[in-house]
Amino acid sequence: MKIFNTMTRSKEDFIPMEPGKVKIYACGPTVYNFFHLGNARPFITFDTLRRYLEYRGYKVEFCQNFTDIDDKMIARANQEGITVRELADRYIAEYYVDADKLHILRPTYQPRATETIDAIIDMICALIKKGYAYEMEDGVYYDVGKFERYGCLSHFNLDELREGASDRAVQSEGKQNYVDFALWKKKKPDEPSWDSPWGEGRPGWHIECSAMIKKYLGDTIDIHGGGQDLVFPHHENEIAQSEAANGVPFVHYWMHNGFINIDNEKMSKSTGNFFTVRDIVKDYSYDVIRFFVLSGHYRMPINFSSELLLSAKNGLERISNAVMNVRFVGNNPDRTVPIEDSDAVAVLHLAMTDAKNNFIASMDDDLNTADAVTAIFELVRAANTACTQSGIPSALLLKSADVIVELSNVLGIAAEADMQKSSDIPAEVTDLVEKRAEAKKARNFALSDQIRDRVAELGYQIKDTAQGPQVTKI
RNA sequence: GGCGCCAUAGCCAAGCGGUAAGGCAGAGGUCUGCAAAACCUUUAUCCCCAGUUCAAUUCUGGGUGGCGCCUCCA
Repeated sequence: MKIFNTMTRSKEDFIPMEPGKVKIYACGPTVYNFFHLGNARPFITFDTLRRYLEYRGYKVEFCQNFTDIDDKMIARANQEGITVRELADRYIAEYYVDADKLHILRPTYQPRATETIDAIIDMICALIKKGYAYEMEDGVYYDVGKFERYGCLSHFNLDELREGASDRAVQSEGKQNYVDFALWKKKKPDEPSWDSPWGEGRPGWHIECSAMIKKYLGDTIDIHGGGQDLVFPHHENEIAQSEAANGVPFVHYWMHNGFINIDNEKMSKSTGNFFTVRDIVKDYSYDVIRFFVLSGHYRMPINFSSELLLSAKNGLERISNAVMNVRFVGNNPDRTVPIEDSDAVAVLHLAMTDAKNNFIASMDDDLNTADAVTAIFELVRAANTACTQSGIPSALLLKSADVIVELSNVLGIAAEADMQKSSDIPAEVTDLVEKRAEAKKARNFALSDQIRDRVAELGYQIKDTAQGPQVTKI
């Protein structure tokens, strides 16, 4: 597999530290609100990476954090008149509501910042001891000037940063460098705090990820992911912290996803132009959202609009229709005498192996989900075509549906989400379907249409096929 | 000012040194009592100008347009 590494700005062959095992860390949400589509993109992207690596047989350790203490958390909690802890508990629960429905697998580890305080303090101590951090009146800061490689990820250098930023930020008094950042913030009135060698306080944002990675995955990991806006300063700072404290390389491959835009501009909380997943789901399913996100390459920006969501919805339906129809035909073999059509059989066989091979080749190429989806669509057409042909063994037909489902699952897309077993259909509906068949046979179409409307009222749809009526839940 | 990214049909979106996958939407057709689904057919001088090359949408340089990071941000 090839992965585009932000550090080197090139695609590299992925070689895990330990054969067959992969350690991944992805930055998670700050839990002060429902997450929006832009937040969802990395969750979906790196979950897909994880699913794919597992599909290829890797044992994956996946860690994603919850930032449950920071300025925004405190502000929001005050605003709502609840504790930061209560706020965090609420939105972590809400996170799982959305994440589970988006088929984001539960990470191997999903620690909270506030439950990692010990590890954070240990790391800050190590940094002070090694001379990378200094204490001031309001907190402990990282001395960026001491870390030679600072800027290696973002390709910024300190002088340029200062120059560009000079007009919009002020140099904090006493800081060694403009970009020095807080490792520990000393307590202000009415803020949650923890004991530390520097008195009561709370951790800075950047140190949280470094400490969690060390605690749960170790000093060096294979892959670290996040949104492109985290490259600087967050990930740059993580490198500075972890490599200074641990004395070994931190991350082998850095992956960063592009933004989701609205009218070509970044969706973001601070500017207020965003749609929460919870909102979108009023009109489109979670699967549609996931499919929409995966329909482009993860490093490219995606524009958000209801038109595009509708397009994704229709495309996804094409896949689920195919699975449904192929299974229906496979389970209800044509009454006509099967004619052996070795060409058709060979074509379907080939389509199945092609789909798998192309899917894997696409995903191997820096997680090209857009192309991977194409591989699925190509099998969808082949399977649909096979349904119209006679002489294809049912088992093979059903197998082609299985492959569609298998590949969709790797993307976390439920291609058979709305599939139901015939036993799930109420007897009332089954009876009506039979009555309608009789009416049709008697060419009493007025009655048959009436019955179909009635069935629709009960929430089921009838499709007439060569194999008889197909009933599905609407 | 520094560092980057993007520009492919009505919309979305891959790809690639040898004249362009796929999806959505549209049009026509097949099937069907109708409907739905499906199948077939159909839609691109790959932003502009130079250069390299036998050959460029694909590489290089220069434009033009759009976006991002440098401040919390996925």
